[in-house]
Amino acid sequence: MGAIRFNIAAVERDTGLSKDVLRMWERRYGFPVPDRGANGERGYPPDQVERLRLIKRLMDAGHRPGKLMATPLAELATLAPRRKGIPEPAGRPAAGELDELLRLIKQHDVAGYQQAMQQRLARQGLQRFVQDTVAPLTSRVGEDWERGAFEVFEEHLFTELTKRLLRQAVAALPTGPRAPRILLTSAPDEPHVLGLLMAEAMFALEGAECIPLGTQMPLRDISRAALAHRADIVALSFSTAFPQRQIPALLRPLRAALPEEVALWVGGGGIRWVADVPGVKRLLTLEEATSALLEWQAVSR
Amino acid sequence: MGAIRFNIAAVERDTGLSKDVLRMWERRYGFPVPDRGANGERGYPPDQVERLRLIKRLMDAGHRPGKLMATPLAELATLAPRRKGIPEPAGRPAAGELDELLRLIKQHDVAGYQQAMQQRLARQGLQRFVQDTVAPLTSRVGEDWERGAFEVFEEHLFTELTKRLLRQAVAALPTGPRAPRILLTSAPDEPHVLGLLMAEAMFALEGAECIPLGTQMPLRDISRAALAHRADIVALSFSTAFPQRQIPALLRPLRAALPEEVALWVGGGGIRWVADVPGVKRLLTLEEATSALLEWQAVSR
DNA sequence: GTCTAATAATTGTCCAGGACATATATGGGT
DNA sequence: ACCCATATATGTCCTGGACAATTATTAGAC
Repeated sequence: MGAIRFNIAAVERDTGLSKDVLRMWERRYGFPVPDRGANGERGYPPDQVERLRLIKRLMDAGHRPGKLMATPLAELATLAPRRKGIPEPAGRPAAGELDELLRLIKQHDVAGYQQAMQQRLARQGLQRFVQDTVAPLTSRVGEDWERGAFEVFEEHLFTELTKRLLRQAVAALPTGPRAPRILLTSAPDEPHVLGLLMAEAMFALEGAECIPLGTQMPLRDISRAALAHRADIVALSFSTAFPQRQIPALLRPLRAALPEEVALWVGGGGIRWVADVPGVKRLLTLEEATSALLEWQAVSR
Repeated sequence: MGAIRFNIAAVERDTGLSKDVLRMWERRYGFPVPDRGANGERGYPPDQVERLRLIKRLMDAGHRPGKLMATPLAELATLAPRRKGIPEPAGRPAAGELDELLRLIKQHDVAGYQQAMQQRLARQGLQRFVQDTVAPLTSRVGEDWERGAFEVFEEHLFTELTKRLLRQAVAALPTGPRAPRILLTSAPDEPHVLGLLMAEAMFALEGAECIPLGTQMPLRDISRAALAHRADIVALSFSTAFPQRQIPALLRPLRAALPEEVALWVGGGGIRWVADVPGVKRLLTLEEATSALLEWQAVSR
């Protein structure tokens, strides 16, 4: 019986649940109950890891662990998102067109997806493409992901291909010294980059000079980078997956470390229900981001 | 005295040292010694965090923690890499040209760097550009990084701008159904993407169909993706920063999970001193990657 | 002297069980 | 229906111990 077992570190990696949480759940709820290795180390069987992934997904969708642990497996699979839904933008494009794009991803049709998106980009222009195609598509992928309708690798493929399209489109815009200078990055535990790229596209379209620093920048380096690049604005993106309660605690010291004259803007799905932080501008939508930029340009003229 | 303090989770994020390690070092070596908050929680002052970052960097360069803890701060700053150096490729291009590119990054000259790289790409063609410019440049950045000659945000800027250049160049290549189908990704704890992009460029140049899945793919999803995309080859990249001892333990189950007829290729600086794993092809250089591909195409014809 | 193998030191990861802060739910009053 | 106070649920941190894995050192063989 060469039964495969995962140690607690591997489970932490695969599920995103910390070692502390895994041990605590075992203590409190009696699940998971891993085997024990020679030395009392936990060894998780694959089916428990699978179930933990499912539970994690449902928790991200708003369910509470206590209930989930007590729910039989068969029922778990049927649960729907419980979080207060994101208010749907009114003038959303026909969902049918998005479905077609999603279908291409789920069929793993790389060339077909790229071609369909290129066509939309050409037809809509970059601004409408970002607002009416990429943004709602990303939301849909996020929702489907929460419902378990996407495999990990399908979500990765979507992200990778969409990233490439956006980067390519942004690269085609005129460059050169312009105003304001906007430094774009994300917090240390935030690896998601699509929101950042959408913001970059919108800012670049309005004539800002964007300095893309990728994701996961330590806080101290964000302020150093702002100085080094003489940035006017630092823009951070938080995805819905980011632990929201940590955001204010993270923004306050950052705001304090930045020179007063450097603006700090934050956006992304993760900030929707986060309290305001003094000196930090929350941008709930891409439209808001654009108008904030126009305002900046008007004031500083 | 509103002295800033970091909790242990923040220090883990910022330094990459696990909570367990931070507590263990405190117990064993007497450093770091954080203050304690109201409830006995550790609160690390900024200078200790700074020192921990330095120590981490020196450890990645081959130093042992026991010595480092006992070394006075002034001396720490002077330590050089201790690891056995990477054997220099013989026909390396004039270092002077690379220095010029590095200088542009260190001056935070976004436009200048992009322009210089674009010129080199146009002059050398994609294949030579990757082999003679991007690859040695990445190595140089890695070395300078270990020496502490780069800020975090400078390294991020380099990575981001270089990624964009490569992606753009790859996108310009002809596409369509070709052979073999190569799935490109990296292991769960490996976020570095440049090596993967260089490999993609080389493979695409020789007529392979590349399916880029981004980085950090859970193992079970790698094999699922290989099936879904009917891949002929799965290519993984490991950077030098990846804990090398974990690599064989990671490759063996992956190899077992993949269908026999799907090849598994690994490359990147991280595999240089890793033992061979049966059924896994190690590609130590980009040239080797190209010839492996040509061989595959010859055999399968 | 140089190589190899055995031994010792070093270092990271895991464990148990307890304490506490904070987030979320629940009930009562208006 | 709304708001506040209390209770419950949940995650993070703590201490101190054990052990496995890696790396260095020593002893012996050639």
